Formats: sequence, structure tokens, C-alpha cells
Amino acid sequence: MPYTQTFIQTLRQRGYRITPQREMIIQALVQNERHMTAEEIFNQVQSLTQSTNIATVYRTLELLVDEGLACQNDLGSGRVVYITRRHGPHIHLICRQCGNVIDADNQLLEPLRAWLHEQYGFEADLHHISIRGVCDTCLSLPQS
Amino acid sequence: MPYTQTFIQTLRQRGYRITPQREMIIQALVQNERHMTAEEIFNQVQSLTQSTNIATVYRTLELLVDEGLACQNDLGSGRVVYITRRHGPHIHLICRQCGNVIDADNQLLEPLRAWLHEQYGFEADLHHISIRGVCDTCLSLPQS
DNA sequence: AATCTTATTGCGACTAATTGCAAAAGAGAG
DNA sequence: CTCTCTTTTGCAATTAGTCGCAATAAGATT
Repeated sequence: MPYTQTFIQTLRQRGYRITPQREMIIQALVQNERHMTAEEIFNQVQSLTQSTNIATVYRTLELLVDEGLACQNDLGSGRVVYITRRHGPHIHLICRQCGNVIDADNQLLEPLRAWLHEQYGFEADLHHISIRGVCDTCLSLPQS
Repeated sequence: MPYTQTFIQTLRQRGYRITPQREMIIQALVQNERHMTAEEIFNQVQSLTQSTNIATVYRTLELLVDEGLACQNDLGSGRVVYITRRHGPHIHLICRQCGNVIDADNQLLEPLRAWLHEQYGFEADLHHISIRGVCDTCLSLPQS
């Protein structure tokens, strides 16, 4: 797991303390390579050790997001999901009606990012962005 | 309050029943003309009548959003805020560090919307979109 | 005005996530 | 290795929001 170690080194360099809890949380997130809820991570960590707590999972995930190492996304499931920033940036198109999530390309986000930076000096985090709307299928339904 | 009535007529035409609770919730949202939390709306309604409930406020707001009459936004305060769609579309730039919210123009969202529709058949709801990142001020801070 | 159908409400229980605080433990200095 | 300082954790309590269900009440029909 070299990538997990890279993560940990980065945090250590920035002055954060590395605890077994943090290591296991990072490892779960890195190894799964997918969107995970805090509870999924908590369950995986708990299968390794009892010494863990859901609050710690949330706090560690918040740290990873703040440090730009992970992305946080509300995909409309009622639970927030997390993923490392190793993954290429993309847009999540979330259908307001059926709840389906489409992953879209992000080409058009680049001009937006550049423009926001130029105009407002804002460094937009467009790595994993969610956009709500209505999908193809739901639009073409006969009615309702 | 003619605009409140327009709202109500629209809902009635779409087959929804108009209850005193719904009228008062809509009125609170329309009259204030700003982002409001469900609890703020609940408090205003409750000052008029005891016959109300926070769950009803949430359900009515959800209805307004689903019917395209209101926008829902998580501005990072820990509470979701609502506003009518009378307001011109714009982007909320939310700073990950200081929590400040900047309202930005939406010019560049039009090509994005068009492209998402063309490419994915997705009708994006970009009326009130939130983008996280780091603001001008926080970027220029000496360190930390 | 009375009746009927079904959408809507209120309530209480529940879930996801956050917070304050005392106890535990990481990491640097000696 | 021990001490110290400060960050981090675990716990319990709290908050924001949702859900199931029985009771209520819109609005249509007569």
C-alpha cells in the first residue's frame, strides 16, 4: 500500500499526528477506490480493531477534505460519500426524480474554474462536483 | 402579497391541496426574499399559529423545490437554506477555510447547461449552484 | 350542506452528523 | 527512556432532517 503511505507522509509533513485510527481510515478509503460513506469506513476499520469510533471517522474525513486529499459528495442518498483525490475529476449529474447518478466529463469545468479565479480570485474545488437536475430518462417519460 | 398567491395558484393548478400551513410557509419564504433555514420559516409561521410542525415545513419546502418554485442550498453553515426562484440565477462560492459565501455571476453556466443537455440529455438545475473552494482572502494569507 | 376520497399533517421515533469535554496518546526535547 | 506539551480520541449528548402511521381536512361530487 504505497499510496496510503504517501497520504500519511503528507499529513505528517503538515504537522498532523499519525494515529492508528487515522492510518486505518485512510487505508480503507485508499484501498476501496470508490465512493464510501463514513459508516462503511467505520465498519471496515472496526473489523480490524475495536478501538475506533464513528466520530473519529468523521473528523478524519473532514481533515482529509480540508487538506485537499479527499473529496466529499452528497449524491442524494441521504449519506455523504468520500473518495480520494487520486481519481480524475468529474461531474456527478444527480436526477431529482429517479435519484440516478450519471458521471460526466469535466471539460467544460476548466473554463469555469479559470474564470472564477480570474474574476473573483477564487480557487474553485471542481474536482468532484454535483449538479442536480432531471435526467434523460425521466424527461422522456410520457407524463408525471 | 400577490406573488404568494401566484405560488399558491400554481400549486393548486398542479393538483396539490392548499392548506393554511402551506400558505403560511410560502408567505414567509416569499416575503423575506432571502435565504432562510427551515427553522427560521418554522419560527415565523409559529408566531402566527400554533398549528404547525417542523416536519410539515420540511415537506412543504421539498415540494416547492421539486416543483421548481424554490431553490435549496447547502452554504456550509450546517443548515440547508431555501429561497424562491424569483431571484436571478447565480453561483455561491463557498470558502472551505473561512466559510464566507461570495455570490458570483452565472454567465459561464449557460454553456455548461447547454453542453450537459446536448451530451447527456440532462436538464441541469443550475439556478442556485454551490461551489466549494478557497477564497481570495484566504489564499493570500501569509501561512497556515 | 353532507359525503367521500385521498392528500396532508402532527407526532414520535429514528438516522446521519456534530460537538464539548475529559482521558489518552503522538512526537519532540532532554 | 522519560517527561512534557498539545493534538487526538472516545463518549455521551445534541442537532438537523427524515420517516411511518394514524388522524385530519382539502376539494370534488352530489
